[in-house]
Amino acid sequence: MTGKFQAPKGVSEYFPPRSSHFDFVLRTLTAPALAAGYELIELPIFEDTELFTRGVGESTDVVSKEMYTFEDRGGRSITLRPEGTAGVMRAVIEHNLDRGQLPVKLFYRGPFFRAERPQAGRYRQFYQFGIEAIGLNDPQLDAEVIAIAFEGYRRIGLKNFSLHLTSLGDSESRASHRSRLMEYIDSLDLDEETRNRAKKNPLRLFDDKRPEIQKLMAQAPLLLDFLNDESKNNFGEVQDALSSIDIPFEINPRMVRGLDYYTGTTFEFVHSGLGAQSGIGGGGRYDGLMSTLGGQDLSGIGFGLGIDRILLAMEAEKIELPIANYTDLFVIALGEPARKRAFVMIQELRNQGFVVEQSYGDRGLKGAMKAADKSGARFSIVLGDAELSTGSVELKEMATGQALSVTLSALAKTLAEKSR
RNA sequence: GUGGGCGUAGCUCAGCUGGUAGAGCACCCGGUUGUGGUCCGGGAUGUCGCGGGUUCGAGCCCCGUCGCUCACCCCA
Repeated sequence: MTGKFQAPKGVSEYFPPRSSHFDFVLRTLTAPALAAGYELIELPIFEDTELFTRGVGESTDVVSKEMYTFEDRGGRSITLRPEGTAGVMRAVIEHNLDRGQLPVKLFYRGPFFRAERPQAGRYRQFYQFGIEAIGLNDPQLDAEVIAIAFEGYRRIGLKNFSLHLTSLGDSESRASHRSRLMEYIDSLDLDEETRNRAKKNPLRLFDDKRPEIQKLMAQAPLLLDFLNDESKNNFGEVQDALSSIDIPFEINPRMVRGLDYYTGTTFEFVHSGLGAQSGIGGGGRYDGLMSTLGGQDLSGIGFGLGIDRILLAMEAEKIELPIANYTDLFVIALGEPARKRAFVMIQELRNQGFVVEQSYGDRGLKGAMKAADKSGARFSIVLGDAELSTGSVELKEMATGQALSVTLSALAKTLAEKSR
């Protein structure tokens, strides 16, 4: 094995047959977004480093220790994007996409990068599908965004997942809670590292997996209890909207999101069949992000769904794809004259929209038939000297073994009739 | 960054207290000079991750190293 190149550590990559699942997931997630009027935005993989330090937040782990940052030839600091929202905001501001009717509704997909130690469901290059709805603060929009993710998972066939929901409230609510929470945390007997973590973002302690910390935090004041009337009403309306379209959720006041820009409604989809990394998607509202990045003071809401983890979840639930890759016809040509004739015929059939495969080289009829079988083709034909001289072939239905004599000129027409 | 597990055929793995490497699947050929799936017969493939040590002898023991993997922190 030495001397062979290997993919860099911790990257996810997809090749057949799994790559068709990857493609299926992406297509399936896109459909509900399109149905709700979201449009594609395709953005660069790398951005100005400062976009993330300012947008995502310097205190987050993502920015402080997980970014792929390098200097380009002009001496600029460049970072491979660790998440999608900041880049979308940059593009919206830069190209004045928020000048027209609001909200601006966009979706994106592609690779993201974080320099972490890889483990099950966590990669250094991973894939996300995300949407953003910018410029409108309406509980119904929050519910719409969540519904799009939910419907995507549903269409993929996932069942063993749940939606965790909470609200971080507005800045007034957060401020009043934060001082009480800090007071509480100060009274605890904590090691220095944990205390430092709490200083950066006290909410983090709610998420700590160590049982002793869980115990200490059991009595901690919850942000949900500190929401002012406006935030409370807003969150109530989000819940009502979700209930009205039968989307089940559980309120989880201890849920913590990793990025600093979240405000108001936040949510996370968790799958039960994965390892330690069980989140298959999450998102929330962000009030201050746009203005932080130099744009208008607009609110937005969005999500990011982890394609890699969705694939793992599919495998955990043993979900089969509806259709793999369908082949109409497999052509076996014997002898040089037949091969030349077949080559032309195959191109014509493909250009007419049929999925046509063929056997290559001369591997013998038996081997060629085996290849036909494995291709999953519905029909096969053998084209040799005899067929060339009579101008007709046996169109064989692979599943039944039954064959039908068809003239070469009528082949396309017959295939079309059969595949109806 | 910290800790556990594992590196043997294309894949999944077996390999006894150290004795010179195997199975299943996949692949190729044949049984059937031009018709697949089932069945039967045959075949190819390994620097046993890499380097060193112990030994008459190492896939197995020891040391180092690289890689993979799972978990912590954190997250998709």
